[in-house]
Amino acid sequence: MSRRRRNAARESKLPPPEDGEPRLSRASVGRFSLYLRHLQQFAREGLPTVSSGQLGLALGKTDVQVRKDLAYLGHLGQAGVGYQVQPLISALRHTLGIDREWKVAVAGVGNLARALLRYRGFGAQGFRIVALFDADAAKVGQSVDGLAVHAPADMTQVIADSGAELGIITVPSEAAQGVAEALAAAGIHGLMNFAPVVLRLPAHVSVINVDLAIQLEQLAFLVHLAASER
Amino acid sequence: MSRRRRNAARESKLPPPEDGEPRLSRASVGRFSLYLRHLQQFAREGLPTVSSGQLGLALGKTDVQVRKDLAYLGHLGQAGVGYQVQPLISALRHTLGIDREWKVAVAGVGNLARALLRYRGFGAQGFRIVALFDADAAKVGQSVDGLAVHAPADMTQVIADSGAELGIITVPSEAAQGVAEALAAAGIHGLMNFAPVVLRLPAHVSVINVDLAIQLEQLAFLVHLAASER
DNA sequence: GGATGTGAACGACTTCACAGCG
DNA sequence: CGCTGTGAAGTCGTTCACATCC
Repeated sequence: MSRRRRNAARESKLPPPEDGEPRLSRASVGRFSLYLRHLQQFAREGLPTVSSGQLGLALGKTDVQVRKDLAYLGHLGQAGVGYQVQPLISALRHTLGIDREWKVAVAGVGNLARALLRYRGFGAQGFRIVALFDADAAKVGQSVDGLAVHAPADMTQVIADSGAELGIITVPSEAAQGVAEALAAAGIHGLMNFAPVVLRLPAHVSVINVDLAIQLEQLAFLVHLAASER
Repeated sequence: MSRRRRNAARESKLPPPEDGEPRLSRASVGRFSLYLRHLQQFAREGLPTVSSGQLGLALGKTDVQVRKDLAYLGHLGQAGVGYQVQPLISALRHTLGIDREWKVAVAGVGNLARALLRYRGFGAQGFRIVALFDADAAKVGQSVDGLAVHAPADMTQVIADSGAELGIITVPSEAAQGVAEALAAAGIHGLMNFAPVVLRLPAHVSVINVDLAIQLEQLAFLVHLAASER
């Protein structure tokens, strides 16, 4: 391999080094969603404020880590009191970019797609599935949970009309790369990929891979490890 | 919060520091499954050996990182040649603890469970779903993909008979903690949890959380970030 | 007292640079 | 040469210790 050639994955750079301050880390962002989840729970319970210790306890993180993470959002905490729940929720949603609705297209209408359609968690966070695609002619034209299934050939048109910006790929592995390219070409900016393949796409398309077999393997490893230590 | 009290999550410790050598890192383990996936692909294509550069390229990692990770498995590489695919696959499967069959029970028979049942990726890696549970009396007794749906009350018996060691939770959030405890009490050692809650379980039960809304939020963040940089 | 915010120490992970082998 | 393996350096992330504020 030629020296000094960077063949590593383009990883979407985090924020511009910016002027000089707290520096948003990728690890923190990964926890923001989790904080948000629990804060929403606290809000439902009517708590007006929460301390870094309480939040950390609910999540299995230390109080210091919670404070370090939250520090990025600005000085939202009050010494001796804690953080006000509602402003913190707003700040997190703003930083994550989910203080608005995101429209989502789903390619591949199988059981997984059906499960996603009925999953309340998406809607609760502002995600709305607005378009379905499937290559199976028998499925095209059908309606699933009130949404019409479209043919891949109509993708560009349907995506444009629906305003979808994100895509979820639940097609078989073999078809995933092609479908991903089609979605990208149709103007989708981010893809959640359930197919166990590494997608190759232009740099302006973000991808999150959700490989369930890999997750299960990691679980097996943990159990295997625990067993071998006993 | 009292000083010096460790309220952080119990994270399953990695290997004992061991005698003196390569030290398996959590990050490496997270990539092992990915390596395995691609090696299996290379094997299907009939490649006898593969270099760290090739593997890295296929995965978006650097060649050095691949070598560092693989070094833990022992001296499997041949200088000037690369790694033999089959021995490497065996070593990875052995280290991950998946060089055998793992039996899995699924609690909550909805669309997601159905999708998992039909997902070929599990079987391909040696996972076999052997038991289904659902609290809905209307579903109990039914058969899904040839598997009977059992009542939660029969959990201990059915788990014991089936030999399941891992569990997948696809029940609604409210029910997740209770179901998790029941599965743990029935002898399950590891749980893959799809419900968006943090499960509290005895330390000997490993948990992997798969929160799809969080994943989608992370995707939205990436897209949001990319857009704000343009 | 009870909390936040943060430099500094520490540790984990990645990348560099290069020795060594086939 | 091409490619592996690995100390050393560098970067990123977490934890500690403590100043500070209500």
